[in-house]
Amino acid sequence: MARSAIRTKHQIVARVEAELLRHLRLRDGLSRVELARELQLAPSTAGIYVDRLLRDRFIVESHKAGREQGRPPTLLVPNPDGGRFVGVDFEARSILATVVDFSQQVVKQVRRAIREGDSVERILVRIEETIRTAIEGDQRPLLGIGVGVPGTIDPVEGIARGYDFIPGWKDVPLARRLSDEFKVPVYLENNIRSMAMAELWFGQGLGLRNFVCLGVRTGIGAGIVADGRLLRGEHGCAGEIGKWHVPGTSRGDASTVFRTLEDAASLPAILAAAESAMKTEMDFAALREAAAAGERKILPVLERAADFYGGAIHQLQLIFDPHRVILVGPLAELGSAFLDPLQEAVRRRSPGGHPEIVNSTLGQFSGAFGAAALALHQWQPAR
Amino acid sequence: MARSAIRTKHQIVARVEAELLRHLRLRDGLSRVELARELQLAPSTAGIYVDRLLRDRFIVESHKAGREQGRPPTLLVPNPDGGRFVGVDFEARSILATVVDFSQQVVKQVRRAIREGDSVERILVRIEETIRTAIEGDQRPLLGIGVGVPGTIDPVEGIARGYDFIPGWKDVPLARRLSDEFKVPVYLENNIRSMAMAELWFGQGLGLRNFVCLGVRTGIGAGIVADGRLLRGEHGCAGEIGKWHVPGTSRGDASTVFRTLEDAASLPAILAAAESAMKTEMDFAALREAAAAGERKILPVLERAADFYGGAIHQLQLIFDPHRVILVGPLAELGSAFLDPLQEAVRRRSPGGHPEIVNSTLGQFSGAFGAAALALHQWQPAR
DNA sequence: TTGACATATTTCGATTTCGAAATAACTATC
DNA sequence: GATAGTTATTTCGAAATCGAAATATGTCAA
Repeated sequence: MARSAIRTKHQIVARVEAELLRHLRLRDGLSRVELARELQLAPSTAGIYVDRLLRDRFIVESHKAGREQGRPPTLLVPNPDGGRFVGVDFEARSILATVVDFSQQVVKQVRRAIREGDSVERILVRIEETIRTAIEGDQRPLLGIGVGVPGTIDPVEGIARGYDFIPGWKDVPLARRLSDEFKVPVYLENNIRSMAMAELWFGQGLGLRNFVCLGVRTGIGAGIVADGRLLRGEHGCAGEIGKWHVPGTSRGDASTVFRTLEDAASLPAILAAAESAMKTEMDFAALREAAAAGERKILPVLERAADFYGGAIHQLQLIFDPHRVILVGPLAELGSAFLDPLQEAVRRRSPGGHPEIVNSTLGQFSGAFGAAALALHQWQPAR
Repeated sequence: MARSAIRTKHQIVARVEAELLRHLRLRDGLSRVELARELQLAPSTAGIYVDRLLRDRFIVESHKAGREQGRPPTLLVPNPDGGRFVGVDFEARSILATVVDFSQQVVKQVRRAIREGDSVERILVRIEETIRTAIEGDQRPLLGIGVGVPGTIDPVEGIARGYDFIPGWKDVPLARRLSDEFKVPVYLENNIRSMAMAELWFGQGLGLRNFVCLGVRTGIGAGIVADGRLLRGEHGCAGEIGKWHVPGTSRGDASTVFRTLEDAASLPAILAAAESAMKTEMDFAALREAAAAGERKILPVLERAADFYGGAIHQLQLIFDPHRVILVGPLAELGSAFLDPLQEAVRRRSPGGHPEIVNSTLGQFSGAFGAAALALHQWQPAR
């Protein structure tokens, strides 16, 4: 999200139009008067904007909403045929893509695997294939692409700076590559942060001004929304709590090497612990089944992991004072099997009360959805 | 800082006037054209605002600045006789107040002690006395009061919610009490955050968009500026890192009670450690002298404390990705005696690089100054 | 001294936005 | 059905802001 320097009147108009569309999508239809209230405009001014967007067919009038009293408002919604956006979310093992129409309805979802050992170039080709598959067979114009990228990024230059779990992934000019290929604007965001955006706009963060998204997959990261804004940090590295040090024995020389949260409790670490507890090979599906079945030997594994996250959440609570903590990623799919011990671990540390802790309900495509929404919300009508 | 819903044209004009004054104070004089650039206005519009403020004598034209080429700009500065603001900063042991004039120059500084055991009412009276002493003997009108309050606050209601180190300090309606007494608007802010504001506007945070102020006195807190904005949190409790758990033995039952950063390394804890190392009574002045003299037995005490803060800064770095960490409070007055081991402790944890760590240079009154600036910047000309 | 440049500021008609009042569209009640 | 009450939307003159051009005020070099 570039720190846009609003300058000319035309740019201001375009920015207000984009904001207006954003609010329509967020609230699933608003009247002119409601728009005026939300955008801090006079009703007459909102009317002018609406008329212009209606004329250009970016929005359409929907049904009239019922009211107890008074003239019923005419609800306005984005025109689904205005165009499409693609959101992509990938990390070390998989690529997820989703297509949404101009009114933010999901049109299609696609998934591809990344094999261990795939080269950076190979991964880039796979991403391009995934996008092509996602957009084929629909005539509506493609207007933008959003990508949730693992690791650190430079959102202004559109470069993926680095990610530990893909060998050779460093300074990849991802935005330029995709915009050259598909001829549309491409926006990058860290993938934990794009999940946080999805939560902010459609999920458990709806209407909240302060929450933390705790994301666990191959790596561990936090997407932080403070005062309604997503934190990025000076170099786009905010939220890298996977590298937080945790108590416990370290790998290697004890005097200088610290054990990190990712060492202790990332998804691979939990699966490894589960394997040694169950004495059999475990993938995530097996872990989920074992947890759902209430398998005895799995519970201590989850409790031990939950304790690490409990410490992290306690610290996040003190530093940010969030209203809510949202768990996203596979662990959220374990339901109360993981959430209960997690809440217990936080409670043990915070006798004076703690933020709500909830599982995300958006599912695996939340990062892709957030990335698509990012592109959507950045988009402006040409003027 | 109330989340102001800008509504009427009059309010917008007043808000722009306040912003204009803020920029003049921040930059110590700007021309009409520079103001237009900074406030995203057309030069002609900036001229209209300037003319109005000149007419009302809130600003005055200063000398013409030199230029290599072109017509030299006429610099504008706030009129020092526009009025005065008081900033107060207090915690468990002392009250500091500073008076600044309309151009943000410090006019007077006052300090009072709080005795251990003073009641809440007694402390409030002492604060009122301090303000009265600060403002006496100056005819210019008092326009506002800012207060840096220890612990948690409700900035909207103007109530101090609670602070561990003053017995009985809970839900104190401080803003109303002072505004009834002095008949001016009163703004509250947590005192670590008012120090962070002082750093942001006048100190080591000038021009930075992401930094953390690490404040150590009786308690320990962090003032966090992310994306140029001060974080407050959902309940105004952001930055309470003094309650972060640190490794080490705990007080009481080891299974449920955790040791906190404040237990381990607040100023009283450091003084206690110094006393047992030096086998003599130590106050902060004695500690500073011992450190300045390079006293052998003191160094391990500082190193041990620095190690705790090193861990905290490492975590802050990962979660916020700040450009800089600013140490404020007494420990900053120890110079390199504390800063060196602190930097070493952070370096040991962050092989991949870490933010700059610097001592504040604003001195003991920085919290009071920040609070005064808060009131100043909130102030708007009546329309 | 004069003219070429450069930058600051003002002028002034055009555009945008506002604010208050008028009008529209609905429900409930007589 | 009329009518009152209520909220949505539009109308229209006033205020704010813009943008481009004109004007002001300095430096520098011939």
